[in-house]
Amino acid sequence: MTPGQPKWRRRKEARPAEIVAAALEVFAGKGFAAARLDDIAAAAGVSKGALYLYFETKQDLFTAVVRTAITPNIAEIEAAALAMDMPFARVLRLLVGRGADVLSTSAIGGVAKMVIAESRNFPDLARVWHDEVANRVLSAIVALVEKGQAAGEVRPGDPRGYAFSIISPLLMGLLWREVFVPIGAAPMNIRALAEHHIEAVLDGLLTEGARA
Amino acid sequence: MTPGQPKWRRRKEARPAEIVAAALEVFAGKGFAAARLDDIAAAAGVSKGALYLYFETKQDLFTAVVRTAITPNIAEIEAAALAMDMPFARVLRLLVGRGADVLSTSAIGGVAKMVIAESRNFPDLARVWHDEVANRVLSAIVALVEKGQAAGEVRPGDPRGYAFSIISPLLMGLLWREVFVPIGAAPMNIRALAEHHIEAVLDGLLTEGARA
DNA sequence: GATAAATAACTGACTGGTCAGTTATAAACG
DNA sequence: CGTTTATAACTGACCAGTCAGTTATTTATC
Repeated sequence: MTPGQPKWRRRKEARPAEIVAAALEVFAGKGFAAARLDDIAAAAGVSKGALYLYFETKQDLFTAVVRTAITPNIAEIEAAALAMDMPFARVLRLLVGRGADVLSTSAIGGVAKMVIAESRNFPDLARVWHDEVANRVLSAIVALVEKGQAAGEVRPGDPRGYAFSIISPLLMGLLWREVFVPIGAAPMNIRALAEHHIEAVLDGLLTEGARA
Repeated sequence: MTPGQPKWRRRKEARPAEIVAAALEVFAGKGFAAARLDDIAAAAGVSKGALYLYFETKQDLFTAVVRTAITPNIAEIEAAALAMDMPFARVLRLLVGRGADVLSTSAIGGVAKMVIAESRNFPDLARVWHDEVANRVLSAIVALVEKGQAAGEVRPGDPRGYAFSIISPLLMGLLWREVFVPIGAAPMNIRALAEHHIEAVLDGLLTEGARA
């Protein structure tokens, strides 16, 4: 037809990232088992065989997707948590706002869904998620709470429990959006939810002396 | 071998419940796609063919599992929420304690995991879960919050947002247990988490006048 | 700087195993 | 002995993973 246009190009550098991006979309949409490698290949604009030039197995590809999706943003928030030299409430508002934005923007929702779903079949993946995401975020908040307690701003009590109280609504909002909004439920404004929640929970966490 | 023992018995009444129970276990453990009908049949003590005497397809069986696992307990909590004629804080403590027990005991965790995972592939199921579980529980808490606001016990603000703040840590605790404890993470005491959380959030939700 | 040879990226048809669903047959029961 | 309940062998579709062949690109040669 058009002899000037080659059927394909050699793009060794760009392929892996493109394949992972395509795989993220398909995996997040249909889940690991229901995702067809042919679909992923088509979405990435390559043949199925090309997938195997860059990834050994379907599980390998899945692992790469998760690792790619999680690493960024975490370290940033983590570092920011303790560096800030402000009152507890102010730091928390800033961090939760930033966290809500990350959750709203990134593909973390779809990836989290997959990890929850496949945790039994992919223990390694669940461990990666635990060590590199869940525990890190939780620990950062725990450290923040402990700092607040040391300063007399936060009431005494298990910091880990408080950390749970702080972040859980954000994650539930995320899951709500992933699961129910496609079904036709009212859309979820995670940012607004986060801001509303943080005010409610702050008045509980702050001691009398730290209240405005 | 033992000619006195029949190879099998006709138990038309008992089979469906047994099959659903077996399916719940296998589905919850491995997810929908990875669950083999042979495994479910073996766990139920029947042949695969027998499954098809009671359920049309694998999806049918999956639907039955979800419907069976969700119905009980919900109505009970729902009714209790508004019937109680006590201060808001007291009702909430009782309800959340009861809810934590239900979450700890029942198989809701495994089912929730499945619904999250397969929401894209089973929109009908996600809708059932939304209408009959998520929204009902949330609405019950919303009604409770509104009642508390009307009585001047709860500070003003979006009741739905507060409901999210109240229940989310319970559900996150549940997911944490489902996903990370099998991986070797520290076990999760949902009851303790719930009690700790409710105190933290109550001091935020209560107006000055309603504080102890 | 044109042409040919060599290399490596990529394709797509194929296969071997798996598994949801079917059916021929048999055992229980009244 | 007729009907219902159950089994177990069977089938056909599906799909992850393979590989022999094709094509873009690079390197060597004149």
